[in-house]
Amino acid sequence: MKEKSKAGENFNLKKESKGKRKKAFFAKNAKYVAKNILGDFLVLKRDKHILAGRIVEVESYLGKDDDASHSFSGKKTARNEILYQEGGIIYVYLIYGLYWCFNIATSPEAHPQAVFIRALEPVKGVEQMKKRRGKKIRNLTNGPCRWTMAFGIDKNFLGKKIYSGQIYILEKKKKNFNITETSRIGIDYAQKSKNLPLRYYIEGNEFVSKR
DNA sequence: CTCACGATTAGA
DNA sequence: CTAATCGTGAGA
Repeated sequence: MKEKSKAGENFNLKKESKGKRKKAFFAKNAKYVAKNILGDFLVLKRDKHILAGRIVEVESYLGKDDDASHSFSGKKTARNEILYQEGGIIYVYLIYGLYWCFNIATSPEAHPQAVFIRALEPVKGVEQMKKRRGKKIRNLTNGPCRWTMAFGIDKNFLGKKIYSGQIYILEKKKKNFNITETSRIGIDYAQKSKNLPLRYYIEGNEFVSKR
């Protein structure tokens, strides 16, 4: 099924969604949360503007048994300790000294799993996103650190709740798409888990990140 | 204290 | 293909 782009302003978020994802949803395991937020809308309110994107590509990180995870083998540091808190807490970190990666901690407390949001399809606030990135729509949000740039995500979001008034996820009513599963990107150092099918994306969607 | 390096991107 | 750029974390 070929996905039609909804990028632009002719989009009614409330009409398209069932409502906010609540705290309890994020207490599920990372695979479940990752698959189920595909097609949902990530909404951010800032400076009286609403930015929103449809979640089209995600990865799950499974914690203690996953050598690609920051919390592999129970490793706990100042940076990642937030993963050990209850599900629904936002985990952002700086990569290559340049970009911010955005994750949502999932699972009950002490179970340090996470969902990594890799790409969005812009649906609201496109002009604001362009202001931040100065690119054509096609390249605004089609990568893990591209969409965080477009949305202005940085360390200020570390530890915030994903079911808050400022940033939240709206559940998509009808999920009429196929999900493709592949191995995760950029984790070849993880000998044990690099080939696990923990990356999920909406089949045919043009905003899925490129290799 | 030192220092290697990364769940990436943009550009040649 | 490589440079960019810096907080983090492991080790001395």
